[in-house]
Amino acid sequence: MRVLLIEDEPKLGRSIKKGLEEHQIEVDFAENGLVGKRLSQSNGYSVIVSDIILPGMNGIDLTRQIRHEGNRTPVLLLTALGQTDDKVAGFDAGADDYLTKPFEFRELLVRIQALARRPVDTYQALPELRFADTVMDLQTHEFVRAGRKIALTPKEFALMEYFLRNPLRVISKQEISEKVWNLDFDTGTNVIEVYVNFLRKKVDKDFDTKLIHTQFKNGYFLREG
Amino acid sequence: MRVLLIEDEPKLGRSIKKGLEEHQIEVDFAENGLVGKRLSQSNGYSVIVSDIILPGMNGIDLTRQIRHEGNRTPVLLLTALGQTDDKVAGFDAGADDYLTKPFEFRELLVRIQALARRPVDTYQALPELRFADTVMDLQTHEFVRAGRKIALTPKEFALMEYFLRNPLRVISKQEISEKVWNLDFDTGTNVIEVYVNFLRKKVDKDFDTKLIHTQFKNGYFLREG
DNA sequence: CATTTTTTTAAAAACTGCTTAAAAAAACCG
DNA sequence: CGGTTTTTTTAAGCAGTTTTTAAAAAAATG
Repeated sequence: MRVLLIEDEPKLGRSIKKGLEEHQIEVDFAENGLVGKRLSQSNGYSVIVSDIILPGMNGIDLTRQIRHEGNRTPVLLLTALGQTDDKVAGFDAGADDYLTKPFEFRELLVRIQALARRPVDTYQALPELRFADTVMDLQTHEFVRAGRKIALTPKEFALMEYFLRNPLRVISKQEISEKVWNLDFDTGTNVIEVYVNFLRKKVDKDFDTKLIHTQFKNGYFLREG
Repeated sequence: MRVLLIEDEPKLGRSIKKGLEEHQIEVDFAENGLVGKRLSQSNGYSVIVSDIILPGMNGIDLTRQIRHEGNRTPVLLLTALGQTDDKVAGFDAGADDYLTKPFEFRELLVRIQALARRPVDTYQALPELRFADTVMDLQTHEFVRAGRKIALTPKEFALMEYFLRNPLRVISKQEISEKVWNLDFDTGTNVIEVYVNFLRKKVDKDFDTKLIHTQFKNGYFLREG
């Protein structure tokens, strides 16, 4: 099991991380909200544990944003004593559980395990992905940028979906080849370049801020501007 | 017994789900009205329990819509204290019972079991399906668009009925093959295309706004225009 | 500036869905 | 029953779209 821990107090963070690792739980540890958010997008975590009060971005906004991106990973928020408003706001934002500081480590462990056990509720998943001013409806296969509907062919849609599911991360052609085309070997083709070009024409060409960027030698990544 | 639970407050929802499951009741849990409605169409539930205040679509509209689609599954609505208007509106829409929050879990359980025990025939199912300017009478097998009666053969009727029971959703040929033709394997035929063509000639050809749309590679869906 | 990598363009190939026509099966009816 | 009509299924060709290939042009790197 992998857990993302976002906690700005180094001492508490390290101690939680150590405790979890003793129970065979892999832990990625971020000390501020922005880094935490980026990590949450890329890697497959079973649970995200986040303090509410954080530099960069607080735990509630973080929860709201990752939910907005279609990420349904269970979120457990750590709140200071008696912050009932925070609790409510946290649940509103899409958090799944909370724990009031100070807490016993045993209780945190039990709650994390409970959240991880929860079946990934495929129904509850928001059937859309968002990034910048784009919305992708996974149900109707509609794709919209800045209110304008853009028709994508199935392959274009699949590629764009992969980008949207991995924003702000450099994605190698190798990876696209495997994940979008299901090719396990190099066919010495340039389909990917061609399709990135197709997407750029449809998604970026008529707009000022480009979303699809190239990192020479390494791959492509999604970013605003 | 299977119950569909639609509740946007995660904590309450989870606790109800847990409680019911301890009594050997299977629970599908949706956190918003739209997802709940979609689930209500597909799966065979004994009872639907829905909060009234929901994101996406409120419990009363949800009840009205599923009744409109001919679904007569008993519906129990959860209302906040003293919302008498809601109660009335809920019953009007076709709900079968309500429960005022806060409530004891034991009472909810008893009411669900009571609804599930009720013989199906006591609910007066609306014997028609409607979409846009069409009405399908399931009793007489009449189909009308814009006041004009359209004669459909049995298979055409069955296919159109399936479309009407799943509006605004993309339906794959695979699914049609299973649900309308009862084929569990691919017979490598094009009957479905042929029948969609039949329907289009009868249902869409003489009208400006088309109802039956194709989504390349994915299937068909019903939508106005 | 030479080399490598990426982008662009164009055209071929493959595929999907639509249409039409005819055959097969089922329902109807005197 | 036997013939007729209606409904359902099969088959084949076509039209349009999508995907892939290939090669030239452009851009980036050191």
